[in-house]
Amino acid sequence: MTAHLQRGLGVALWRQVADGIRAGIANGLAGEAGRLPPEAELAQRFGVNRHTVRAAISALAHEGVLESQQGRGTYVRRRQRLVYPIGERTRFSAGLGDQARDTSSEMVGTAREPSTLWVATALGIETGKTVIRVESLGKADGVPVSRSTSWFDARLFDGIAELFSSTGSMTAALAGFGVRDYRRASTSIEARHAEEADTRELNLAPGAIVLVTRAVNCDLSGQPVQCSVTRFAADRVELSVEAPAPGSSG
Amino acid sequence: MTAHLQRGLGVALWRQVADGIRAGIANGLAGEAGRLPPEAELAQRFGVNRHTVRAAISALAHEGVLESQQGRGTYVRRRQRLVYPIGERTRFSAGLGDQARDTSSEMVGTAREPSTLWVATALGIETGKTVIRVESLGKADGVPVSRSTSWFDARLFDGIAELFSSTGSMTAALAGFGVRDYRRASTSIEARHAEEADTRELNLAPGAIVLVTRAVNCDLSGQPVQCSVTRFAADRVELSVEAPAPGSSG
DNA sequence: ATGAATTTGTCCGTATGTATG
DNA sequence: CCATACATACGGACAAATTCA
Repeated sequence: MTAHLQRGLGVALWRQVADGIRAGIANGLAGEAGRLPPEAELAQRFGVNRHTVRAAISALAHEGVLESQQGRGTYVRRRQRLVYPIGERTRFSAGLGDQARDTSSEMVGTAREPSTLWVATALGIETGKTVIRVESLGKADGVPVSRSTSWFDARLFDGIAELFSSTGSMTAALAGFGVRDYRRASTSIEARHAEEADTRELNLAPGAIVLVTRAVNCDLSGQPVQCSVTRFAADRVELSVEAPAPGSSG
Repeated sequence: MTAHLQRGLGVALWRQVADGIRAGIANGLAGEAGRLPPEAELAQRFGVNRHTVRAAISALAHEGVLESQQGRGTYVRRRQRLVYPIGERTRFSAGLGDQARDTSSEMVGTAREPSTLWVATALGIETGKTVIRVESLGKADGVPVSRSTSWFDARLFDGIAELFSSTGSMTAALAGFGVRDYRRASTSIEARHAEEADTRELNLAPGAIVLVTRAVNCDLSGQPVQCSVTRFAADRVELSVEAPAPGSSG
């Protein structure tokens, strides 16, 4: 479990240790009590000086992950990665509902624009036809975990941005347009380093990892109603692909 | 487009620039010819010294993303990611079959060991019962793309390692034990920075990203037959979740 | 073919950040 | 707190390879 740290690859040791502690917490490093091992033990475990561990803990405390108290120890404020399901019936709040006290999905912007090749293909319309773009931010317990960009056919969903903004729910917004249920048709997943926009919008450190999903959602008749690109903070969530019950089509 | 870089975050400027260049390439920074702007221009664009840009380019060249030639310029080595399907009927070679000339899956080790909590839970046996662990390496056109660790109930699949080793196919190996077909029951996906083992086994550069999937495969009756942890080189593959035809269970 | 312009490669020195003990 | 060693970042100057008028 002792991560192999290296000097000279552009990431300071204290930040590698910080990432290691964050990952370790998900694997029970802090135990049931949520209490981190003493700095000296962490220093030995990571093979670095205690000063370096202190710098790492200081950074994590500043991020809100840890909380140090003189004489008592260092305690974890957020436990483990959230598990985000990407099965065919994905709903943001429903999926995270039992893992966080407070989940929210708020709109942070919208626009009408001509569709790009990918969006048009996904929605089954001609390239360049007007689509509605909706930008939203998903939070769990106040911490940003996902940043989505969704597109809708402007001819069919005029006003959906306002509806989503007022309800804070994509399911409710789609229901307002007669879409009673929808399913995820396909999802592609890739991982990359955080760009400047990611560090700003998801509150990430440079060099952090972002999981990117590209999805198409269809109504019950199989007609595409929405496509989206979502960026997740990889250190805060893991994705879970839920399979349907055995015996269905392949 | 000018990313605003910051000092003192524990991430070296040259690494932030490297991430910026990598992101920029995806947005057409290198143009049609795949040629990067001159170092001096990049330096001005990122607001850093040319030496810092050179350090970033050097790192990307070491990763295999870029290639510099004195007097000529710096060029992008265009390699598009392989799409790896993780639907319910995933097969390594079948999934990649049309994207690479030559795909192979070779066994690189095996052992009998007591099952850990996760493996036992996944396979539906008691913790500590003996399981067979099979280590394998997946390649496409000679380049390693995935590194899997699989576990089987030793009571049911004694000798499967030898069968997999000789056939090079997990499907064939399972068929030898009467498993005519199998389906993926669940998959969790997370992303993290490459550890030392990853850089060695998948031939990655330090700081690269690894996609980790944890999966359970069941036979047609729903009985678990195999569980596995697979590490993918995130810069060589993207995962694709294939949905079944609409109308199945949810 | 020659020379100028362009672009990458290498050297110097110096200041600051990081890591150890 | 201190001292020491190494990594990072900057600035300038020049060499080497390529391109093109």
